[in-house]
Amino acid sequence: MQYWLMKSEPGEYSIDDLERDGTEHWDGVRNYQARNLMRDRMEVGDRVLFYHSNAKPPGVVGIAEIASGPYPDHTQFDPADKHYDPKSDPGDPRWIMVDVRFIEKLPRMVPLPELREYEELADMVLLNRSRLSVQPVTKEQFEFILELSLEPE
DNA sequence: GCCAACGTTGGC
DNA sequence: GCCAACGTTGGC
Repeated sequence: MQYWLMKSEPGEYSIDDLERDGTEHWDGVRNYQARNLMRDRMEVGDRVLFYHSNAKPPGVVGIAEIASGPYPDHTQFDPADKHYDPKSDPGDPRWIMVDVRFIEKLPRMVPLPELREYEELADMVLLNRSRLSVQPVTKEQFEFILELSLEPE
């Protein structure tokens, strides 16, 4: 089993939306590095830290799991969609997505400034100037954050 | 709203 | 292949 962190702006798609939907496709990824991780490395059953970006405050809010292999992201072919990519060839789609299934909301949201306080998390991609919207985390980092969410701040 | 960091594009 | 210009992300 592998572990990931996936970012979403709560105004676009929040952990509450995922809780309501149960399973949803993770469309709109338009970064090659993030795409390659989803396409080449993710496996069904992998665990995901659901992160709210551009939030007040930003932070980890829940747990999800990968629920499908990669398949073409239909929004790349929709001119009305904000993630439309006119350069993508329908015969050889450039962008893919996976399905993500809700597991739980954390007992307590763990905000970004708190994550920065712990040496155990210092190597997280999130904390090192990365803008990757899909990024790997270690088992240790994943479990550490779960434990933080069990404690009052 | 600002802006630093970083990714992408495209001319050469 | 270099790199300037431009666009996006996302914290603050």
